[in-house]
Amino acid sequence: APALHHGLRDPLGAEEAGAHELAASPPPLGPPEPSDEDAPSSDDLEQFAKQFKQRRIKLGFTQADVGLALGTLYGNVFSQTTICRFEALQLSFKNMCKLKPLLNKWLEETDSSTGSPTNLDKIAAQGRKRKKRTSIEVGVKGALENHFLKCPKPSAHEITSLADSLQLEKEVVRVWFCNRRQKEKRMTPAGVPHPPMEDVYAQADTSPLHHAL
Amino acid sequence: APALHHGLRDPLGAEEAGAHELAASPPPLGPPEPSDEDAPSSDDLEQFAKQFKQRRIKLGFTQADVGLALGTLYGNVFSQTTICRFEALQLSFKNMCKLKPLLNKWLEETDSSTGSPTNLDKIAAQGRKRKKRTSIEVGVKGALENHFLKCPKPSAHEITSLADSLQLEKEVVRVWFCNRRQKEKRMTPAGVPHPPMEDVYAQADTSPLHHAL
DNA sequence: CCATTCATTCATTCATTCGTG
DNA sequence: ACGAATGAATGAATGAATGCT
Repeated sequence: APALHHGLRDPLGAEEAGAHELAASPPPLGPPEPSDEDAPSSDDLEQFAKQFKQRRIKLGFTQADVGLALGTLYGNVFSQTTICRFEALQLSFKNMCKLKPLLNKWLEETDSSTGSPTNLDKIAAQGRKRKKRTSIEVGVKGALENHFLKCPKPSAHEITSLADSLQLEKEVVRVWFCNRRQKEKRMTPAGVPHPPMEDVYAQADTSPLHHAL
Repeated sequence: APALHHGLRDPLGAEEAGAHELAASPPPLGPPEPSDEDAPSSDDLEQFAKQFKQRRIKLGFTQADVGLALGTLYGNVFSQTTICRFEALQLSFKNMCKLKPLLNKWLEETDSSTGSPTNLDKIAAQGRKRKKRTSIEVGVKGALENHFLKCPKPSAHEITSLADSLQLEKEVVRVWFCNRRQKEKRMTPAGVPHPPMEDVYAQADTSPLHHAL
């Protein structure tokens, strides 16, 4: 097994961007920084993600399979969740850029080698006690969402009072806001539905007439 | 060897925080969200489903045929099961809305073109080992159902002890509860017998779900 | 063949870890 | 403390296998 460099969370893009506008930030296009790695555009990523999904399915792998395979191949395991997010563009731009090469490599490698059933080394689960996942009711969720729109970054004090009024733990509310903020920063922002994606399989559209509805 | 399963599951609906009230939630009508897609009402769906079934039968297709045809036409294959569910309104509201356009399109297309026998490309369903389907006895089923009424969302601990007392695998019990909960969320909820074929009298919405905390 | 049940895979939500200011 | 990366647990979509008419 190749020496897996531990640096998974490496500081990839050291670039700064003043505008925290919102998701889908385009690649640094100002100064032509000759990066050693490619710097894909948003469109590139979208393209790749789509294609990746297609091929993965054709090859007969699940998202979980891929995540595991990345582990055995390069030392970085990923969960089904992450692969799912990648395919759906639900990661930050930077994060997408980081994962793309890995997935691309897997794709090529797997594509060429016909059916090499990999082993699955099971990683010993760790043992920290995890807080039981709290379920937030729809009504309460709505209230939170509402508050978020007014103030996406409440102070500790505001959080406390909000938590109190909603009968939730303060910590839960705090984390909720964290997650909500992250959601806003993805390539595919919150609330915005995906464009009416065309089928991936469909090759030539044979039928002459459609476009109805 | 990996298995090749179903077609694609595209991230179609990135819906908004709509009230997941329970079966038969009406289309979003308040928010000024300019929906690019149509938003059918529950009645629309019911109407369409009924009509669809009739026409399908008249055209001489089985549910399985339709599911397959959707694959060759648009790239998304569906099983007989899904078509069956659609016709019986046994899907979530959201899911119904997603499938309707597809089925509608198929209907129109098939209706107009006189008999174009389509080919069927059979995808070799490979076998990832699937757990042998366990059969749950009626008595045991009753017990589970009973528990569900009291507590539709048991904790892991409760599941374990329940499984133990019923001589079932824990996993089986867990999945049973998952499925049972889903059943409750369909357009045609559990326990409600099939609505009489012809008449419709305004029925007050008997609140189906209530959490006791 | 259609309907229902057990089971799997994909999608989303709550939660944790880690680097950095 | 905070945001970014990431995942376990859970919900939603969907099917194979099995029952029924």
